Amino acid sequence: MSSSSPTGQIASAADIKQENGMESASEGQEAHREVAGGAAVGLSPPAPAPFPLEPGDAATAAARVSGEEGAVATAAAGAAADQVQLHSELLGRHHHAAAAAQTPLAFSPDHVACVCEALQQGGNLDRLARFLWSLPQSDLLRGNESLLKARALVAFHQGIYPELYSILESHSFESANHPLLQQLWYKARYTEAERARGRPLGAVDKYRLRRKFPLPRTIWDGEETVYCFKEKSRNALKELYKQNRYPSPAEKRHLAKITGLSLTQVSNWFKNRRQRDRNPSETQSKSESDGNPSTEDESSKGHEDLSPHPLSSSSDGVTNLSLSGHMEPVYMQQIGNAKISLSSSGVLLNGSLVPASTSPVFLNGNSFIQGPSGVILNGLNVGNTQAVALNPPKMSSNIVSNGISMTDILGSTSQDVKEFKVLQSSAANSAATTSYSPSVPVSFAGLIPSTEVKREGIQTVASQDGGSVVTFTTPVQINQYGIVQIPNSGANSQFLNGSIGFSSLQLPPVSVAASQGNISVSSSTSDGSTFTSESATIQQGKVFLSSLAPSAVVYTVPNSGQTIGSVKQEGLERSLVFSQLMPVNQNAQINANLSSENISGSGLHPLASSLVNVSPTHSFSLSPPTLLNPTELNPDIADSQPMSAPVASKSTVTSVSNTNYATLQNCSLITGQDLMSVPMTQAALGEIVPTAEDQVGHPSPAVHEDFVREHRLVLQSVANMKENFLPNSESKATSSLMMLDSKSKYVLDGVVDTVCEDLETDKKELAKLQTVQLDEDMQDL
DNA sequence: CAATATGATTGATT
DNA sequence: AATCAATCATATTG
Repeated sequence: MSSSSPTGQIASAADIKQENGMESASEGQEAHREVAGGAAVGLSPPAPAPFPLEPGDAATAAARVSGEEGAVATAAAGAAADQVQLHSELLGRHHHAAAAAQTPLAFSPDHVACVCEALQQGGNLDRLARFLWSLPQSDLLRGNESLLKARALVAFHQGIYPELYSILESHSFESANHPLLQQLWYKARYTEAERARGRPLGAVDKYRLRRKFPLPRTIWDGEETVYCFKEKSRNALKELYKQNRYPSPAEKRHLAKITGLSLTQVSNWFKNRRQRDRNPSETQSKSESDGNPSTEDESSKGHEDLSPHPLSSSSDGVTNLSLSGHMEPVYMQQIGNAKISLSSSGVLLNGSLVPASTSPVFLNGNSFIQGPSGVILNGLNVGNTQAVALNPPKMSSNIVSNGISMTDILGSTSQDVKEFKVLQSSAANSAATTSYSPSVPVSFAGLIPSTEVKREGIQTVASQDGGSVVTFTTPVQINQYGIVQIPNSGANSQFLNGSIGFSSLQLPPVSVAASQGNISVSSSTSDGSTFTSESATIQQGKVFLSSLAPSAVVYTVPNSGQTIGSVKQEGLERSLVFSQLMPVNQNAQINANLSSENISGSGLHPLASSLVNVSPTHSFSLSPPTLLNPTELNPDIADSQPMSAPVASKSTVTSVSNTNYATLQNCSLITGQDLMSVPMTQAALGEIVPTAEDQVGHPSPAVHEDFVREHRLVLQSVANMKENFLPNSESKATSSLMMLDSKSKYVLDGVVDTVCEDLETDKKELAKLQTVQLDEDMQDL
């Protein structure tokens, strides 16, 4: 879908290339299309309508109203006038009562919007202007987005810039319209400056103007774009590059999807990067990989190497693998016994590092979702906090988790960062922390590479439970990634989770030694940091690993065939496995308790308490807000505590994403037991104990009866989202959304109050998801 | 304006 | 078809 090639874009924009060049692209890929469609500017002729205009279409369009330019647009081109008429007719038949009542002459808002869209797309600005003229005040005032957009276009067309600016600043537009409106904004500025100066502007002049007149947040999600690519896309690319310089086509596609870039762009990026890495000599100042290209090549094989890397990732590639000379500023913070360092893009989970960034990944049935800016795991939230907003409109979102939230803020601003900074804060800290990159919304990078970790010898041994014990000699495999993307708006959306059951992931190779039924996994340390080891419990063939770290996580490794969706090991690249989502969160909570008690020493503790628990309401959760700072948990202390806390069964989390894109609501992702083939409930489960001891390899008993059963994630975009935000399948802009959609259907689905769902629903959703996913995977293959 | 960074393009090679 | 090296042209920075 997102295949539009840059070439094509350029071609269409050929005429303006001279002046626009990359610039046009700078707004983001999406921009191109919009521009190309160019109704606005009238640069290029409208594409032929793919489908004839029919009453049905009109109706449909009307129904969809705002948001969807694509369809309407196309249809409209030549037939704007007809369409208008058509609309008139339609109005006659069914218009909304309200509208009709008030202003007989008026079109219903939907129709007006539709007509506006049609005219806009058709590039028929004069007509659009006249149409607007004809509308009664009441309609004009209605604040309909399409109408506003139309007005903006007209204002631009007529050179009434002040009005244009006013319109753009006065209403928070949907992200889908941002590219177009951004173009208007800048073009208007350029034009004004040009007139004032009497001669055409140069690139630098334009650049200055852009700096001088930053886009209002009403038409910009805050995502920084540098050299045409959004930061997050760039980060995603870098991430993958670190893992593999030569991504497979599938990986590229995946990346393209994630980043919203075209395949060609992705390929070009890699190509350029490799080239520049190779010969630093030329203008290249720095090499991304310090010259150790070779290491990469083998991405396939040793992941060991790679795993560490992620941490060191730096933005511009600086630090490649080895920390070597640079000390890049990776800041690590110690949490509990583990040190976690987050790189801008890398995320740590359970002590494991996850390189990826942008997209959430599901591993072994566990999912971790990463938002644009944040990741949430096991109650552990790791995220970048969003940056603070520059603009007022932006909302600051906070991350709240029941568990620990780690906020990581990166300033991934492109530049300086060669060093990126990672800040990590435990939740407690985080509160304060967030301030970091103001302007930059958080970028998420993105991808999860397909690193394939292979699961190599796994042995199963019978355990007392009858379960089998699994031993991983080597790295545990992580399968691929799944992707959920949360489009985000931008910037900052956060997540939430209380206890969403995202369970953990483990990235780094982990070795597990089995011991009586319990396995302790020690993760190999990644980079210099040591992670916490994790404990695993195996039940019925499944292994649950719980990380000790802050919040313990349990996860399953699908060995047994039973799992619903088995994880794929190698085949599909994108396979997601939802199969087992086990939500196990409690640990986190439990820990909390422990922590509180135990932690005496840790100073952080107090802070932690301050954290908020997201779902107070339902909370079954333990009374105290269970937040732990990783730090708090001291291994020592921890061990003895048995945990038994029933965990909250439902956690509702709400996050607000500010801007735009979509509203994700109700994601019922994980349901507990049902979903998993693996019974969470298994008696055995009770045992998962995240205590420190486990790490050591001692089994410690704890019983959790209730796991979280429902996890709902609700993301609401602050802005009003429309359900249709998934409009054109074509536009790149959308692509991301689309992706979202497909990949994480569940996410989008309904908007429901989180609270009230049943497990059943969840199950269904999941099922759906799985299905979808599989299909997609198949396709990819 | 100079220097540098970066995406894209081109032509040759494998 | 993918990669590479060279080269453009713009973007961004100082």
